[in-house]
Amino acid sequence: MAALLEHTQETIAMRVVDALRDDIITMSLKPGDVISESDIAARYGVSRQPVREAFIRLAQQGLLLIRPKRATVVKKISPDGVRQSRFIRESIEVEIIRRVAGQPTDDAADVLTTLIADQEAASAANDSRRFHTLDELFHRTLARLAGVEYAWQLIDDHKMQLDRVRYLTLGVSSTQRAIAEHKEIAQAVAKADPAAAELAMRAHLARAELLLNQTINDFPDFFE
Amino acid sequence: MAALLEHTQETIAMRVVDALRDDIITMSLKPGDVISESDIAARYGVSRQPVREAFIRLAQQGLLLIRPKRATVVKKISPDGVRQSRFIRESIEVEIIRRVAGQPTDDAADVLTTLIADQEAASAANDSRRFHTLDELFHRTLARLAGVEYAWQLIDDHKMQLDRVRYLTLGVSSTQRAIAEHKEIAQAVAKADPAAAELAMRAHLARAELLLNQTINDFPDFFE
DNA sequence: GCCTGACAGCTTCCATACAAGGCGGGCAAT
DNA sequence: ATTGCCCGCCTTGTATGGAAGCTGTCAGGC
Repeated sequence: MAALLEHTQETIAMRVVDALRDDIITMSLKPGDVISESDIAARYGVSRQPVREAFIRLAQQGLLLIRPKRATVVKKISPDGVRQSRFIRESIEVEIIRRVAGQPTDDAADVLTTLIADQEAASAANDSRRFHTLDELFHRTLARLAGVEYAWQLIDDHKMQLDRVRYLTLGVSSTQRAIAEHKEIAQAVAKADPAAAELAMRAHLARAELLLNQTINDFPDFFE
Repeated sequence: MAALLEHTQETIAMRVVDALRDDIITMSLKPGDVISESDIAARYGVSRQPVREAFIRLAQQGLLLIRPKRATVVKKISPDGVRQSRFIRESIEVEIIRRVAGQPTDDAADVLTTLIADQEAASAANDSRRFHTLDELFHRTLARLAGVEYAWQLIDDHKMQLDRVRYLTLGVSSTQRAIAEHKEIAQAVAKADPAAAELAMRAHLARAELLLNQTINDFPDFFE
C-alpha cells in the first residue's frame, strides 16, 4: 500500500545523497579517498548529473571537498572542527536541558524514563546499533520537550563529523555508563533542578573528548 | 593585474549564488515570489545548469523551497524558525561570552573597546550600514577570542532569516542602545565576571524579539 | 644526470536536449 | 449552470556531449 499523501517524491539525486552519506559515515569511503562523478555514476548506474548534485549537497555538509577541475575527495576529519562541533552541541544542549528542567511538563520525566528502559533493553541484547539510535532519540526528545526540535536538526547536521569518529570506535563506548548518565539527567529533570541537569549534561557530553583523542592516535591518516 | 595566487576560481554557479542571496536578503526577491531556473538563467545570460546548482545551495540554506515539478519559491520567513535561530544563537553566544569572561586574555578588553569606539563613530555619522557591519564584527570577535570562530560562521549561516527581518526595519533600531549594551558586555569581560557577562549578553540579544513581532505586524505577507 | 616543455588523460564545469509530472483553461456532457 | 475530462504550457529532473583546466609522464635538449 503506497502512502496516500506522499508528494515529496524520491529523486535519484536524493538516493545518491543518502547512499554516499551512509558510505562516508560508515567509513566505507575513507577520509582522503578520491572519487569522481563518473565513478559514482557508473557504480549506481545513473548519469553524472544527479551525482554532481549529490556532491554539491554533501560538500555543503562538510563531508566532501570539491576541487574545481581536479577531483573530489572525502574530507579528512578536522580535529579542531570536531572540537568546535562539540562546543556548539554542548552550548545548545545545555540551554535545552536548562529549559526542560526549569519548566518541566507533566509527562517529561515519564517519556525519558521510558526511553531509558528501552536503552537498557538494547544494551542487554548487546545491540549497539539500536542503542545508538535510542541514544540520539533521547537527546532529540529533550530538544522536542524544550520546543526547539529544529535546533536538534542543526546539531544532527553538524555532528556527522563526530559520527564518523564514533563509528571508528563502535563497541568501545560503554553503554552502561551512558545509561547511568542518562538516568542522572532524567532525575534532575524530575526534580526540576536546572543546575544539576546542566552539570550532568556537561559531564555526559565531555566523554566524547576522550574518544576523539584516542581515535586520532589510532587512525592518524583520517585526520588532517 | 590578476591575482597571482588565485586558485579558487569563480565559477558561474558561485556568482549566481551570491547574486541571488543578496537579492533575497535585501528583499529584492520577496518571500513568496515564484522563480524558475529558466527565468534566472535568462536574466543572467547563462544556461539552466549553474542556476540549478545555485538553487540547490540556497535551498539547503533555507532561503529557497524547491517544489519538484512545480516551481521554486522564495521561502517565507517562519516565525518559529526565527525564534529557534535566536535560541541557537543565544545558546552559543552565551557560552562564548562565559568563556571569554572566564579566561580573559590580556588584549581582549582592548580589542573590544576599540571596536566600540568605531561603532560610536559610525553611529555619530549616521552610517547604519557600517554600524551593522561593526556590530557583526563585535560578535564575531568574541567568537574568535573564545577560539571558536567556526561556530560564529554557523550562526552566520542560520541567521540569514533574521537578517531579512533586520533589513525590513533598517534604521529603526537604536544604535545608541546597542552601543551601551556592548559597553556593558565589554566591562564584564574586563572585570572577568562571567555571570554579569552572561546577563548582559542575554539582555542584548533579547531585543531582537520585539523587532520580530513588530515586523510580523508590518509585513504579514512575508511570514507563513 | 638534470631540467624543461609538450601532451595525454583525467577531472569538474557548462550547455543543450529530452523526459516526467503538475496546473489551469477550455470544452463537452449532464 | 455545474461538473468532469483532456490537452497544452509550465515546471523541475535526468542524460549526454563538449569545453576548460589541472597533473603527471615522458621525450628531447643541455
